[in-house]
Amino acid sequence: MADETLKIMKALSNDTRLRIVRFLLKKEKCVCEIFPHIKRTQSTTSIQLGKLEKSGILKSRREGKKIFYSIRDLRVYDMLEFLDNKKGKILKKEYYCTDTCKK
Amino acid sequence: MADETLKIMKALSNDTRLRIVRFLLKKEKCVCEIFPHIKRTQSTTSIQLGKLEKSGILKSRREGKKIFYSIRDLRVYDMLEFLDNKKGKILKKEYYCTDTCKK
DNA sequence: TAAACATATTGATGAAACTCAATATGTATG
DNA sequence: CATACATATTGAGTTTCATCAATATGTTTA
Repeated sequence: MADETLKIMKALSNDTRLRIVRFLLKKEKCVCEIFPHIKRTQSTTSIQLGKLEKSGILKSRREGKKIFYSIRDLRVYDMLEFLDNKKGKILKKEYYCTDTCKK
Repeated sequence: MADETLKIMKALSNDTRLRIVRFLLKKEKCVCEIFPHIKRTQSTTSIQLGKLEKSGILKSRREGKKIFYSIRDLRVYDMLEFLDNKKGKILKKEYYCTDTCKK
């Protein structure tokens, strides 16, 4: 799928995934914190986290047994700030996720 | 669905619908212009236009036999400008679609 | 008012997506 | 190195969605 915007829209077009991303806006979280908060099973949560990571919206890192997820694409941060809170601004493009910040 | 942001994401999470919205960004268009452009049948196009209107993103007006669709929710305009073109800014909220501009 | 035109709706079909329980994988610890 | 813990994967069941052809609705015009 070449359409970057479409990819983002699809990634956020599901309640479970949108709630995950919102939960991560302020700070990274491990899976064991996320799935009780969004009220889904561990397996469901893991699957949706995988999709969000694959789409480029989230990234993850391991720390001991735990895996922490956080926002990679900061455009999403501003988009949600804007749509959810009716405020927020779009920053200039240099600020955002580029090829160099992948993975 | 109470979640306004989720509603917008869902509305734009489909290639056909996203292409329709992009085609309408500059100027309203009638159905007979839209469906050849996005390369879908008339019926498919009509269905997706209906969903976009129901979600609050588009509005329509009749002129003779033709029905013209255009962008109602201007947040979508800026969102796409931003995501598609890596530029654009978020304007202040008074600018956007409010309860009073519905229908 | 009948025919032509523009759009909407319906019904059928196939594809894609969500969710969960169960199981597998990988990491730390006693 | 065996057990516990954290996360990922698999398989089944269900639902949702997109699309198209055919048909219906509504509007203009001859």
